[in-house]
Amino acid sequence: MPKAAPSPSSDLQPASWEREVRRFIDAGGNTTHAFGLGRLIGRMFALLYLQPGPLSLEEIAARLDISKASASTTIRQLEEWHAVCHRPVEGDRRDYYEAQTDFRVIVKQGLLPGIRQKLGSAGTQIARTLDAEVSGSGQHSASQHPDEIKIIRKRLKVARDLHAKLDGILSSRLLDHFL
Amino acid sequence: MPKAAPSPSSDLQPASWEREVRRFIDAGGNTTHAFGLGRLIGRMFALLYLQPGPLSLEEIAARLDISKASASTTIRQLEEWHAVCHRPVEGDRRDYYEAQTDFRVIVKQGLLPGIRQKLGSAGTQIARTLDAEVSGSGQHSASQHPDEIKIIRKRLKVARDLHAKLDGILSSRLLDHFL
DNA sequence: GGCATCGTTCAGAAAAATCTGAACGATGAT
DNA sequence: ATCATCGTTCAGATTTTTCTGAACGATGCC
Repeated sequence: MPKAAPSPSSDLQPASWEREVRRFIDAGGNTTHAFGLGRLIGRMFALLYLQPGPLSLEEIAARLDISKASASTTIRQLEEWHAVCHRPVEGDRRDYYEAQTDFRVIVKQGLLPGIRQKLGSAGTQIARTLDAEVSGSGQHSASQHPDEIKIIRKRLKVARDLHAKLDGILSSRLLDHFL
Repeated sequence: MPKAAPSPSSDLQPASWEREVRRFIDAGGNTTHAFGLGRLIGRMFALLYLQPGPLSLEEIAARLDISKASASTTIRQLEEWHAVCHRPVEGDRRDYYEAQTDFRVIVKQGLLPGIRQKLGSAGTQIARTLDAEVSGSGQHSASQHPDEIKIIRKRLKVARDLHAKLDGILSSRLLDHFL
């Protein structure tokens, strides 16, 4: 193999396509980053999504210009999100990965559970605070009138109910309809 | 005023309530942070949400143990999200703020527009890449078969359609039903 | 077995996000 | 007009997050 270029596929037309792919990848990274998921996870998924066939870990790292270490940890995240499939290739010991192209799978098995988990701890704390509020009614500071205590309790209940409703929606199959 | 404690309200019962409020505040911060919104914004909203009356900027800073500068920038963010109301108090030049307790307002005017904006740039890039793909069909690297080009185009279209559908849902009043 | 290559882990480096103190303009009180 | 106080801004410091190179165990090949 006389090829030494970092790009695995030999391109006759350096063209704008490669540049566009790079843009696409970065846009993916910015998107996931905007939602608090880190930039690499989006960049990597974008790369795999535009890749018709599976890619090895090293190729991924080369394409994204990151270390093998980062590629390893990030691909694991993508697997947790069900956004990527591990695809064994015969006669090759290396790990090959392919993008999950059915977004319903990603949403239902990755996104929604992830969101639910994040909301979960919030809900736990709301319940806990509400409990402390109710059981220790006389424990508030002297400056707080009974009216104010009532307001607080009301608000906590509203928060609790909202959380419960949200969690219900996210865990039900209601959203399937829209995807 | 003989009081020197950092806590603005004189509490007769140091009690578990103050501690619980602190927990609540931190949980709020962790939640917003988990969704990529920074920790302070959640802490500050949590504080105001448990506060029956409006708080001045300086009180907020003191309660959260942050500088006035941070309080200023964060409250502005909360305002953009419509999560907080500026409430003028007579005979007091200072700015007082109150939590928006109607979550529907926050979701419709803060959350959803914010999400749409973030998705927007992603959608723009998808369209752009799809355009580059279609118009420059012959520009791909030599290693890519016509089949592969077809796959890529298909995927980009799927992504575009998904984005369009999502954006439609988010901009419609469809979600009102659930809140 | 011996060797080469793969993926993973982790301490430390590099980068990015966040926070702050000081300086400033604005506003109202005296 | 003078002064005190408020909110804002921004360069620099601090903290947090992210990334990497080196070391390692595992796995397949010879």
